[in-house]
Amino acid sequence: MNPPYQNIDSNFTDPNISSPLIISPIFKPLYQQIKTLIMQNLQSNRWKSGELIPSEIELSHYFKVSQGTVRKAIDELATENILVRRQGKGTFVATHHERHAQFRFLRLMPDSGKSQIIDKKIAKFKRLHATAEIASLLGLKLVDSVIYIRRIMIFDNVPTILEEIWLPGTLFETLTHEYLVDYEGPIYGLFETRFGICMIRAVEQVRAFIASTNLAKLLSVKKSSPLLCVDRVSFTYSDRPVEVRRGFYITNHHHYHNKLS
Amino acid sequence: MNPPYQNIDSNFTDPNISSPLIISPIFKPLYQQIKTLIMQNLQSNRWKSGELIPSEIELSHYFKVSQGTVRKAIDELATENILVRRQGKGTFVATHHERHAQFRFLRLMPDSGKSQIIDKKIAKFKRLHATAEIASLLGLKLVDSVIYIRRIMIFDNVPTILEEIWLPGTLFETLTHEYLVDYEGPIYGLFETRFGICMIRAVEQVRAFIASTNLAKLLSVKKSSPLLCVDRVSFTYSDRPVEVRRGFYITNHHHYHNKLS
DNA sequence: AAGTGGTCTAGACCACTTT
DNA sequence: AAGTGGTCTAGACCACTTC
Repeated sequence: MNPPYQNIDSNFTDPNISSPLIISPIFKPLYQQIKTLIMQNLQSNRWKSGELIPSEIELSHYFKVSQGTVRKAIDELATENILVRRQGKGTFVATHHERHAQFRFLRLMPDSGKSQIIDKKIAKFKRLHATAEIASLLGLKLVDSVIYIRRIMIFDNVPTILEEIWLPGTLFETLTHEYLVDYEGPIYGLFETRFGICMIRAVEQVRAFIASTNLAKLLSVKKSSPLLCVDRVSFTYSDRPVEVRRGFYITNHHHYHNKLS
Repeated sequence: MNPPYQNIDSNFTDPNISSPLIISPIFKPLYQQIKTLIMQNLQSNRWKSGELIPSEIELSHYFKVSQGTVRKAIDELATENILVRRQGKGTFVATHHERHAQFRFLRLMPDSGKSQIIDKKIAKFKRLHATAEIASLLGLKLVDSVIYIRRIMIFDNVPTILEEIWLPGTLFETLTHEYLVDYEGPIYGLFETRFGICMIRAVEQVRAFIASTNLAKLLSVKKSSPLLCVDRVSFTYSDRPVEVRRGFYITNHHHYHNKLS
């Protein structure tokens, strides 16, 4: 049986869990259909951040395809940093809890190359109505509620980044100031663990910027110092925007690092 | 025959061309050995930019492995943008001649999103001795000759980038001012076509910068305007550095764009 | 010993391009 | 029709982890 781009007839239901599932896509290679199905299971939080997903063999039985086809789907998701394969153990949903993950999206590196101690200070936490710009970026309406966070990142005891963060209020209903202050580690880890929201990609726009009086005070630099202004929009599955961020970076002893290929 | 990580016994010689070739690596998966072998053929300019490489079947005969193993090697090189597969035609060495390629390494985008007319003006072309810093970055000695280029990039008739470029003199022996002025299209295309040098990756460091009097004049902005200072080192095969570049970007109507994942 | 992902093979057929 | 890459299968064995 080797049909031209048939559709998976999957009413794939994991026998251990009973929850609704999955529509078959149309006329794409099988491995891409399987990729989509796996993504849908991630999106619906059926498989959560850090969890083990079914083995290749199991999935190939569920989907009624060969192991090689499942493998190709997982291979691509692994190179996209959405899944992580571990030989002998299984395939896991990627997480961002580890120290290492601190720098997945943060591109500011010390010129010295040395690692550094990172502190965070929450300067503000508010719920307010979305401005037109934020609403548009987050795909919200003007009346919708937004969480606004302002924080300062301190590298080796030197304030280095001032960051403003906007989040959709409904997605982070239970998020509070205390919650943020108490949490150790990367904030994206918090989003995953407590709110089941996983950022899978982001886009950034970087511009040169002259520090205003107010900004200079907050970052303890002279007025009119040069700063990087870094605007970021982060997306979860299905390209849904779930965070807007603006950072002001001091680049006297750091640089924004980027690999091109 | 399905041995544990044997070595390819390849004395692979393309019957059509007679040139020396190829050392066998040790105890790595076959497909990685093949990846290395292919890279060596690119590095030695046996297969040149834009050219068709042998088909998967041919390569699998040369290397005495299955087509699937060659396929896996090529798959990875294709996702690294080093090779390009074209169904029905074959596999080609990636090029950077097309318009599109103008933006492979240039991350400055107009805020408007519209495409724009790009002009270039060569402001300086000199041969000189490497400074300590440039020599170190390019892996040269202090006595070695370096080409220094200064040019201005003009987007829609507005000067927007001032760029300084340093190249190893010996690699670009025949490069002249006229050569550069006359050449249309991306400079990396010129390097590939005329000098057989292909940049496969680069790293950039971005910092905020205040325009000096001199720089402001060259870019037609006010003194003390904020600029991005973008330092780039580009590498060819085997991680050999072959270009150092410093760009000053005006970000009043443009931004440095970056995708994170 | 059993289960997982990792590598490799051999063969089939599909989709696309060129002759 | 012939040649290329693209998809899919089935099966073997290796390397690693856990029991």
